[in-house]
Amino acid sequence: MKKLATITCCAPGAPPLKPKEFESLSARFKALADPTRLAIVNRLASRDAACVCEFNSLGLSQPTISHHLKVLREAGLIEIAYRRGTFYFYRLVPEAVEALAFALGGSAQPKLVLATAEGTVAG
Amino acid sequence: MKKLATITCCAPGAPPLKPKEFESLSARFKALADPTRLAIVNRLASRDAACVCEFNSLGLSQPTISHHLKVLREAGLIEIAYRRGTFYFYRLVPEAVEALAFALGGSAQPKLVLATAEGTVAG
DNA sequence: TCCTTTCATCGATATCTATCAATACATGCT
DNA sequence: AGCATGTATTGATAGATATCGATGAAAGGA
Repeated sequence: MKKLATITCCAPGAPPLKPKEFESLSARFKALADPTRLAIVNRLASRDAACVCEFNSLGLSQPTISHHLKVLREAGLIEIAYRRGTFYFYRLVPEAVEALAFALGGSAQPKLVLATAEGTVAG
Repeated sequence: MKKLATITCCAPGAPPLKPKEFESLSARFKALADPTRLAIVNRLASRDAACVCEFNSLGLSQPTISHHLKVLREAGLIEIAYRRGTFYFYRLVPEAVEALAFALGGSAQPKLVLATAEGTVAG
């Protein structure tokens, strides 16, 4: 299991961080600093997994969507869940989102663990 | 007093948002998508208020610091606390940080958090 | 084998952004 | 008034990024 950095940064009382931590944190916030990528993440948040083809409805070209998926993937926020034929299905990486929430002072511990490993249907 | 949007966006189970909400949310994440600005916020997080002159130690020119302060100010994350002579003192806007943490699925509860955690430097 | 479909990558480009030097503004002091 | 200092604003520029069209890669079907 991959250990996600759990550093606080921006909430009152946060301890001073090092330059390298600002770099890595800002890189992950950068992934969320785009409306299209937020829309993708938001859509993945309400499903178990979503096909890339679903994002056509965002009104952007296919290469552009692919680019944004890559940015989110490299930030660790999403990942490829599985493939069915030529269809790619992406899913959210909840721990990565939690880590960012924590950096902003969100709840220190995952209080309602809404699922074990996989298969959270987010009712 | 502007009402801060308390919308969830990116955590599992988040409801679908509207285009305009992605715009405003991404704009605020954009303010945190820079290592220098994170360093500024981080420094303000451990103090009541900090003089602009303190940020000289970040190794950037004065106009550049001023620019980043403006970006953070326009994002509502910081504000001018007071002025003493020609010295400007900025402070964090905790509610704005909380709103972003909430958007990422952080605890919806208000801010008595940092009471239990000991070792908060803050002083 | 050839074609179709889905998605990723490449190349080009217009826009945005971080940065600095120069300048303007504001405040306090003499 | 005149000067010195701390910040903000302006203008310029190099680098980053969002976007698209064209192309490539992978999988399945005729």
